[in-house]
Amino acid sequence: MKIEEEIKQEKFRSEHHKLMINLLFTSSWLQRMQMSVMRPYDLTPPQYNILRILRGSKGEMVNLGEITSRMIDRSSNTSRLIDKLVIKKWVSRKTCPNDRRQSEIYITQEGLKILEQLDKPIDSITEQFHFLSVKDTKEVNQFLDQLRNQNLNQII
Amino acid sequence: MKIEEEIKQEKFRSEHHKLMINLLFTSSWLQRMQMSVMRPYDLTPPQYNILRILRGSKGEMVNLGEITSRMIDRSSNTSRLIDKLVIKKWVSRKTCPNDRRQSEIYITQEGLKILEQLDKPIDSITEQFHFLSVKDTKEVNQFLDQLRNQNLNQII
DNA sequence: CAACATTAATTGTATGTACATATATTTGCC
DNA sequence: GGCAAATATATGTACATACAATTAATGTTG
Repeated sequence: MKIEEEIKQEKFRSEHHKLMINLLFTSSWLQRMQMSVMRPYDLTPPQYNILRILRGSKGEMVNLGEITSRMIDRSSNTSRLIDKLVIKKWVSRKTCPNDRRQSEIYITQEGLKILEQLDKPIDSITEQFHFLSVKDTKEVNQFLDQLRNQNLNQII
Repeated sequence: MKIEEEIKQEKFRSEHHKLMINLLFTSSWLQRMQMSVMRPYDLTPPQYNILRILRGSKGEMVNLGEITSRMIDRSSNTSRLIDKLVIKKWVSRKTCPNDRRQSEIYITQEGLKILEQLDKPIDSITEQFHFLSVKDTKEVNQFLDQLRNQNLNQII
């Protein structure tokens, strides 16, 4: 369904306004897809995001601030998310000996196993994007990057 | 900043995967922009969404299910959102006399006033999209619509 | 018309975000 | 060394979503 039909709105103030709504709507739809895949594994998208960041760090310790700065959702409350992952024993938290303010986090073997199980289902979501050519995909990526940088010129 | 820099990840599994992350990241960024505009008016994006739907209905009564089906975020808990708007006296709720299960909702004069005040700041967010030509905007809209419809072929 | 299914909305509980504040530790400067 | 500023994380509270269960009213069907 086109966005007009999805939210039952025939007219928009402009094509650009429609795009803004469409972005928000589609993102919300994507998140629901992810959730439906993760739910059986007792995992949520932000928790999954943290596990992916830790796996990407190849077993290295990563401090909490570093994780936050790499999250898809910048306003995630990483501290409390880590709490939940620690309870499930998928990550472990240690105070950094060099700087006791920091806590260093790493993914456990169990955490890695959960991630492995999720790789395929998550990939199948990404496959939904494959109808778009690589060239066009790059263009949309570029558009999104540019959009976020418009900000610098207008607000500041 | 490019998405690679934003989340400090140089490599992605594919250009398509990068686009998925970019969509989610940019949408989250957009929502924070909206929030910063709405906050001084004691309004949140989903509450604003409801007010816009009601204004679009030109003073007509709209029942709760109808509002939910038009929301940008489909999983909004409209019932509780309306509660908050009623407390602020920006909308009013009545039981539908023909079908007492339904509740009919309409926007008040005060609600309309708040919306008017927000029109300009919200428009200024939309203006960030203006660097993109109308032709390209249409193409991205089409891409998003297509993306959501891939679903029908793959999952079902 | 009475029993059962369906529908519309509300409510309960867990999870997560938004923003401000608090706590603990380290750093910089005199 | 001692004290203020800066930094890293944690916590309090309000708001919102996710999913299930409940309540109340209406439809349906034997």
